[in-house]
Amino acid sequence: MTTIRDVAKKAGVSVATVSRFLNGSGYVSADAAKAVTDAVDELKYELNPVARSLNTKQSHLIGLIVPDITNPFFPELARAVEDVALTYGYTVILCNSDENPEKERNYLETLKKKYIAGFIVTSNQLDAPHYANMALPIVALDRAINDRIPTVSSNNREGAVMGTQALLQRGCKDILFLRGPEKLNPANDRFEGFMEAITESGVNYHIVTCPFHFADSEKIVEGFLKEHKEIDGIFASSDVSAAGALKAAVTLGIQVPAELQIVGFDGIAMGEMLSPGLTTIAQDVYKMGAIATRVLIKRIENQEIEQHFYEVPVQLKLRGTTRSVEK
Amino acid sequence: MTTIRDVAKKAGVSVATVSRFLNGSGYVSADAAKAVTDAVDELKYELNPVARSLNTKQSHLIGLIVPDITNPFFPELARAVEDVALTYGYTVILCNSDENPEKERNYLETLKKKYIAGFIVTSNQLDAPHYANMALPIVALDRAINDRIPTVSSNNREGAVMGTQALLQRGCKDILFLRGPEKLNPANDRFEGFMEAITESGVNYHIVTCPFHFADSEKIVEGFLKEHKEIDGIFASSDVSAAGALKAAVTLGIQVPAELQIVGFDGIAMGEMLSPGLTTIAQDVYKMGAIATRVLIKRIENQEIEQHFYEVPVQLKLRGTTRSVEK
DNA sequence: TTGAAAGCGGTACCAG
DNA sequence: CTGGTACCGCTTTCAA
Repeated sequence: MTTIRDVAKKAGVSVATVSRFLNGSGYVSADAAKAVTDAVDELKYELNPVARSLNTKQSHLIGLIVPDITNPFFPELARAVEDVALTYGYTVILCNSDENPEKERNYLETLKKKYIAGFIVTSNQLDAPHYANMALPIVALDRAINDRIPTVSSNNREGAVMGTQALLQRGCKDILFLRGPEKLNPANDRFEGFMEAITESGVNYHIVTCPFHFADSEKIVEGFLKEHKEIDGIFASSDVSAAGALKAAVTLGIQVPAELQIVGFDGIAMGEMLSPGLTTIAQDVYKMGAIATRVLIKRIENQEIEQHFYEVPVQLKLRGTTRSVEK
Repeated sequence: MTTIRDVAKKAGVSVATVSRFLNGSGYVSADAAKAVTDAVDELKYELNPVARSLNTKQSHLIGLIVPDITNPFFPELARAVEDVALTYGYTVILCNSDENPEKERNYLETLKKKYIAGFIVTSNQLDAPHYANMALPIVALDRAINDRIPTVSSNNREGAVMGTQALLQRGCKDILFLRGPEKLNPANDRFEGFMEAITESGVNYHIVTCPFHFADSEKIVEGFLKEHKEIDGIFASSDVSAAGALKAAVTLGIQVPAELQIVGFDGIAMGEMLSPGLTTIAQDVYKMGAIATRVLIKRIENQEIEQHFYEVPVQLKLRGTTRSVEK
């Protein structure tokens, strides 16, 4: 392994000069620069990031903390983070937290020791002390919140309004809203959006809380539909719940979208595989991840960030679980 | 930050002794040990992994190279790797290669500089020189092979036999096999398994190559079924393709499973969300990841590994796209 | 058993 | 502009 000393010797300058040149810090004469460049080339010298880390107490590592990569929302996020990170020369460490504060803290500690540069976090524990007291740059994703931590999320409220209106415009007169877990910010925003739109319309509605879990949602919806034959529209806070609702409808012999229309939320790939295809409010998860990563890297590199709160627009994706608009 | 020197001072011994004690290397008297332990406790000393890395040229980092974490097969794999790695005190770095040799090589190089301990790789480039010449421990996953790299994969051939027989036992007389990409080892093994079972049965069959991609598969199958109304069973090399086939059948008004039975391969979560639920040969992806990680860590820590090739059993999961067995 | 000291490969201060 | 050198925090050799 060739070291900076080898380069210095070959270039006929001191290691200090080589280091300065390599880092663009301090003055280096044109001659010296040339000599160093040549030496680096000839020796195929590559800087040792570990040695550098030890000095600078910095690394080009980014930690990505998600509840569970297995949850269909996160792979695309991870992909975006990794893509952007790579572009800027950063490497990403994947951490599954299971929303467990202990695990989260453990990761933060462990990685801090490795001089990790910053974290992108999806968690509900963001207000917990282990985040508040972190000296490192953090960007929060999706579920957020703390005035000193930049956040990027979808426009959940507006998306919910759009989804509700989609059902309304297509003639639904009795809508079931599948509300997500009360602890999740996005779920609450979606709930608000729904309430806003439905109240304004004066249309009849019901609200049932559903975890973002397929089989559970299926069971809950099946039970509910048996008791409420009048339901002609379901707006689910997640695609997984929507898929559960669709399956429940099929089981009960209810025609979708003729008798019952369904709209989901998320836009995960599975939606198009269902029959009929799932109409949904699609989030631009990739974009969220990309923005979060760029913001984080700016923070790491002490650049100004334009905003503190980024809201990524969502989009109505019409597929087979809804009819065409009534004229 | 408290360093090993602080501990040494407090314990009244030299840093060398502290280091030896902490690493369990070399001799340390009981007295010294006690003093060090106490000092560590009092000072809440924690070893600096970066400084250690610089010396040992080792880290507790594992690289996980996958084509694309967005592909439904990989999140669970990543989850398993991360879980097991955490258990042994390792941290995992996520790398999306897109099956691009350049990207792969780039990761290998970059991470080698960080003194990464080893890699778990899912790739078709495994025979490329950048792997062959790696001095680091590697474990290959799923698609494999090189006699010096341990491999863990599903029992694809046997799974394909099981899947085919499932169709046969349920009365299928004209089966369409959706073959996966020819470059993929698992796809080839599945193909072999199918051929073995179908040949033995003497039942009529067709083979069509399909990428592991939903929309493409749907289109291909739809076209094929239009021309071949006699098909009464489809065995797909992947669940995604099976989902495409199912959707094509629905579009064409073909009753599943009454007129056409379908079996997929993979066992991804999406399968149960379809209507009817997708019968499939489920791989134990989590187990594969867990085994691969344990094997890798053994290699890293210079322990003996029992085998060089691990085959994880698959399992037939009966759901709605197949009927009950005919008596 | 123990400790002094020489690294590991860079960074950065400070004098020249 | 440049170079000598202390130092980042830990490991390891070698002599005592």
